[in-house]
Amino acid sequence: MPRWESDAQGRLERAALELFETQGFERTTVAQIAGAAGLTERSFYRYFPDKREVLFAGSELEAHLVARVETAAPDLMPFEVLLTALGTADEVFRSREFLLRRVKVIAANPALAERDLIKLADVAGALARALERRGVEPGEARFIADVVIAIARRATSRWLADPAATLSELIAQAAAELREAVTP
Amino acid sequence: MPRWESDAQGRLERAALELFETQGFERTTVAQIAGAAGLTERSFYRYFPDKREVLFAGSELEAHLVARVETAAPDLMPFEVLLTALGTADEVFRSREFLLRRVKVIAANPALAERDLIKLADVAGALARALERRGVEPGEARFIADVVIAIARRATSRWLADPAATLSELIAQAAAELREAVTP
DNA sequence: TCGATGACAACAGATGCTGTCATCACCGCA
DNA sequence: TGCGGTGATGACAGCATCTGTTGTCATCGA
Repeated sequence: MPRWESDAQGRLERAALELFETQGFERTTVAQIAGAAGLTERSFYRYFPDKREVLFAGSELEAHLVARVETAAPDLMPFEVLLTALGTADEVFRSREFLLRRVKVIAANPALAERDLIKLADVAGALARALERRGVEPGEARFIADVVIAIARRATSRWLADPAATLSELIAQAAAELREAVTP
Repeated sequence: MPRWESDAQGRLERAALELFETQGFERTTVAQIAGAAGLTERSFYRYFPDKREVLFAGSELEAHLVARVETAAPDLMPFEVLLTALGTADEVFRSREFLLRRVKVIAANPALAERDLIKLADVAGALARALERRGVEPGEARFIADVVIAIARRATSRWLADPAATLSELIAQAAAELREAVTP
């Protein structure tokens, strides 16, 4: 394989997204992805632990959010800490076009939707541990993190459909919606 | 299979739980489960679409909750509807001993944890659709359902650790905790 | 009694994923 | 210029999951 080509991982990710879009996830084999990227099937598994992960490896969202939590003002309430961290999440997103293609592919396949869910749950777990380091009790930390992830889903869903709004606006809007809903 | 024997599906479920406990999920093959239940590997797949599902097939939780939502008083707020439905969820749970064994097996394996998450997400989706039938806008319905599922996780986690408390008490407690957390 | 139905076994095959070893390009260094 | 080390890759073998298909047997209803 020529060395002047860009890195193998990026080629695999692009080839996989392309193939998943045209053929569907299940109908494309790992050998096809690897072949389109100029590698062998075995080499694919050197870059990604399994076939699904090729769509999820690039994100640095978790590290970004955790860093924001760790540098948040000490007197902030846990919920507010996560909310303000979330408001800056668009800093690590790739282009909206890429996100939309990815979302469509994921939504079209149950196995990928599963992986997406567990990735979000991983983020929730990391956020919960970050809260624990601020002194929040573990059970409550996980609870608040789960709720904030729900807010994130609500906000990003609107964000993908409405390019005009900023993510932090939509986060605040979802939080207000939640307060409204839970108030008797 | 003789009629006086218990059904094949139940035998497969029990054999699988047993084997997963002693050998771990990955190290037990479908052929082993089927063999322990007196069936062939091929027959296993007539009862369950895949190996993981043998641990998740029995639950009628979703149908129970949806039924509760559909018979709820029309003037209740969406959040309250789901909360009161959740409070009756213990009516469809099996024995605590069975639940604990199951939880341990699931927690010990990432693939099973994934499936557990997606099952909860399925419940959230069903609850959201039930809310839509009451006139709630789809995006908000899903949002509220996700939040209520977070409440459910918080409550059941406490419930498994504390046999004394009732589930509906713990649900109300988690809801109060949420109101407290989101109030500025 | 006969035909339909359903449960099951048996077999073949595609695919995901892993372990192992050989190979080759490149690197620093003498 | 040549040498050895290192890391990436290819080649190959193998196991397990899951699917499609077919044949057999028991059961059930007309």
